[in-house]
Amino acid sequence: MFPPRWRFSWDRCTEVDLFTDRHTLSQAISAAAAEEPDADGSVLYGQLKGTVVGLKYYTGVVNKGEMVGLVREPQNPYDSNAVKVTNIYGSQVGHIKRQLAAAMAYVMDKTLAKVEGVVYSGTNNAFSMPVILSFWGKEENKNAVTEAMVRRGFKLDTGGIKLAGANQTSSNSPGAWTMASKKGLTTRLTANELKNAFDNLFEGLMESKDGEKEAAESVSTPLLLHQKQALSWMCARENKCALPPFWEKRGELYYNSLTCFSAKEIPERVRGGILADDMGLGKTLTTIALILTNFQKGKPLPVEKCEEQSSPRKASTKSQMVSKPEGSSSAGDGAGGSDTAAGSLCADSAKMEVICVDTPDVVEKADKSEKSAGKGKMKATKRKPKAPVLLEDLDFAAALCGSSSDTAFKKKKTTVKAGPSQSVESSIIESADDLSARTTLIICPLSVLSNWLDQFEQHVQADVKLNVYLYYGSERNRSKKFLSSQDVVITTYNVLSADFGNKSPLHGISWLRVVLDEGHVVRNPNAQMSKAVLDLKAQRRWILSGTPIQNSVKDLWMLVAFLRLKPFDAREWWNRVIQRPATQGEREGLQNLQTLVKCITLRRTKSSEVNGRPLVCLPEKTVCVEQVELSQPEREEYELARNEGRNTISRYMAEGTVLRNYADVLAVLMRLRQHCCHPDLLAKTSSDLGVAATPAELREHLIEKLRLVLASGSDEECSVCLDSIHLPVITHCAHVFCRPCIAKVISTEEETARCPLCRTEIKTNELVEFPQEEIEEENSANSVKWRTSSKVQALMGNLLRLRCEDSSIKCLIVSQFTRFLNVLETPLREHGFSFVRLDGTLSQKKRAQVIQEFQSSGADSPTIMLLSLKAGGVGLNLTAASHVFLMDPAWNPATEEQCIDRCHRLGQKRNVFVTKFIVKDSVEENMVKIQRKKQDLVEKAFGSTNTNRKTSRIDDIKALMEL
DNA sequence: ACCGCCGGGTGCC
DNA sequence: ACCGCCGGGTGCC
Repeated sequence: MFPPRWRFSWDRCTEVDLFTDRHTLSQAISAAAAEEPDADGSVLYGQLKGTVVGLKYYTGVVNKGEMVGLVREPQNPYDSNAVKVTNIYGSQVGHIKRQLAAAMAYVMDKTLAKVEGVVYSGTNNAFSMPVILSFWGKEENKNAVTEAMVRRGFKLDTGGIKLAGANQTSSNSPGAWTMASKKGLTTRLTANELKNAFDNLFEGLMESKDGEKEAAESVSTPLLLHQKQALSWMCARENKCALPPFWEKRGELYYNSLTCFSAKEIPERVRGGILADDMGLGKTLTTIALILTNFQKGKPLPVEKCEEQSSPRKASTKSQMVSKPEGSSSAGDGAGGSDTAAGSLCADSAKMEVICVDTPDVVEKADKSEKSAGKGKMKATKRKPKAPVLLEDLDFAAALCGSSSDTAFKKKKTTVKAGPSQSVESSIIESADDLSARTTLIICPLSVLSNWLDQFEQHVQADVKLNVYLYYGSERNRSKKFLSSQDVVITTYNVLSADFGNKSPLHGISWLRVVLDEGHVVRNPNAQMSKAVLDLKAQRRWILSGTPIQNSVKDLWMLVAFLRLKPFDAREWWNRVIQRPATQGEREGLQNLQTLVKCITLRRTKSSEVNGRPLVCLPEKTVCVEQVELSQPEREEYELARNEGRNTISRYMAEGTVLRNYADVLAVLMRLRQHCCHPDLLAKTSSDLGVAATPAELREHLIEKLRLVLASGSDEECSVCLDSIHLPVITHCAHVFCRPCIAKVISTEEETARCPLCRTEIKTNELVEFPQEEIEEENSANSVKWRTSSKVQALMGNLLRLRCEDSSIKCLIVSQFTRFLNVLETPLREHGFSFVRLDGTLSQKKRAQVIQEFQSSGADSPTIMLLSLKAGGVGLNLTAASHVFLMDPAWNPATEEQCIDRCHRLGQKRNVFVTKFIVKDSVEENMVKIQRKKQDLVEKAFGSTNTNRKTSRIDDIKALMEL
């Protein structure tokens, strides 16, 4: 039944596919898959004055000018056409009068229109009140809706409704807007202004946030000025009872100036926000400082100190954290069983005894298990029996109860004194916060896991024992008691969403704080991951992100929803009040968006200044392009492939089926790009993807396509989990997913499962995976006889020259093709370079090891890192390198920038040199041109229609293939 | 609801 | 009186 809509979505997905990075793809999918029609493109069909009846039966109240929700109530026993009227918090106000409800039910049930209501008068009436209804929807449904309403005796007014007694209405309401625009009071922004406004949304947010706060003494790294400011801001956001944006106190009531909603209770304050500092400004350090500095009631996190420094903390933490999964079952269970959530001690001093008695038991068990893991001296062995533990707990209790507790060592006297006062205070506090929450949960992409572990080691005083648990790996300890007794639990988005719905311990805990690192990765609200993230229980929530808005306002909703910014965490209110007005260029909407963002975000860029001085002084960065000429035989091969590809694509052009055959177009371009790097990158078998006649042939073709995708090792991500693909499988419609992901999709979709990308029907037994033998066979084939290529020569020339100039220089060699990295290993070895390699296939453990090895300054440390573009995307700290060689251009220049920023960031001491290799007269050159053109295009095409963006894609392909 | 609607009581002026 | 009119009971969907 969907064809028109799904065809449209398919086009949209695939066209994005090629020319922007994968984040955009997933976004396109999310837009296409979203159940409710996109609010952005809605037009106002007209308005109608209706009546809300039955007020006396419900408790929900509304104010003059307040927006109300209209909810179909098909199960109503009196009228299946019933339409319920609710206020912003979802309390029912009444019903729409019967006849009108019947008409509305028709258009609402057919999703021909979305109806929104605003109440301007009669809010104190006892029985009924008027409501202004606005009908919104897609342009193409306008007539159908208007006619359907007229048939039932309701005429949609398109000129704006005269509202008796509504002279000072809120101007954000659709009705008022219509009136205002008629009078010419509101002018819409031009596409360009709008674009600028979005770009600047996160700029200049430093306003009145310039207090400073010193970190707790358990933080060993001195904070830079801007980090102290961030810490101060974050503490304030966690502790202060400031009203959320748009809320104000009016007499006894709390009033939201945007929706005109008011409530007796104080709206749930948003404790947390978005730290959107540029990469490299130390978001991780600031967050660690926050964890240690701002525990309950603004006191530092009480931590145990180790007196003897006999064992290097590094080793102990490392083993504690990383080895946990292996030896954890016994240690974890033991700890889980006895380590009562520490915070509950405060309210109950009898319980405090329990932990004192129990703790040695923990020590014993943990001790045993860790010894058995053979990791030498462990955290638990250092844990002194009884007395220090008692001290810790007393101190902890003291911290909870607000007595001064600046050091981890406290005299018993102090804590005893805290005893009596605590019972009084706790009874007051308890209602507000769950003081037993101790743990901060950090969720991050796999690629930055090790960075977090490193940073905890690096920035926490060596003698402070911080319980950091890495919730990762199949042996992870799923005990809720154990987890909630930690100071910090770190996990990945994938683990979180894998656990979700599967009696996830992470969702059963009330966290003190949840931190989403690289928070912009969660943006598709329909993805399992997003649901998993939204479902977490926490007192305080933070989003860390270098790029909070990547493409549109739409992304912001996820962030707002995570922060529970009432009432915008409900999609309807977000769409009505923020997203639609903003995307349609209403100044008011944009202003509101700006205000909203401003209230919850701290963002500084590398170029921001504090007190007239730049935040950070980064060494200079020089980027140059080195043109590579192909050798005669390479050129001949290239031209051959190009002509072949041109024929294929011209045929599609002529047929007008380019976008339908995108997989093949992609394949052609991929092959050409591979030619530019090295001939061995090309898949070996049949290069012609003709029409498959037999099932065997089809399978062969699919494997071939899969091979292409995998060989790129680059920008492929699974559009279900939005992470890199594990256990890749290809569908008959030639889309690649993780096997577990697509299997889940197939099993959840009732009746017939459809491909998330193109909505073709898919079946489990039709999924094709890459034959295992072939992977091995190819690997061995590659190493048999090695040959060079022009690009390899160009790189080696540079490397050899550099080594002569200064043998301490370290380089990143970046390619999108992991196979190219394979190829490069041979000449590097030949010339005696010491190198490491980092790509998506590396396990977490190995990854951390590789980075540490590369970053170390030892004389025999590796000087070169082979880095796959994708793996180098976010979070990594590779400041040991000062030279970056980008072996092949990426579709999205931002990806390249991100990669360069791995080394051009805080902590870089040398000037950074970036060399981009581009093959002359090739698809690569055209890609660079398009990269540049795309920048302009984005500006011009902002707000343009899908159709002309599609045309520009086709134009791009023409340009790439020089057609 | 200071309405509309229903249905019973009532019936010249 | 198979009506009109009056006034009480009543009331979302």
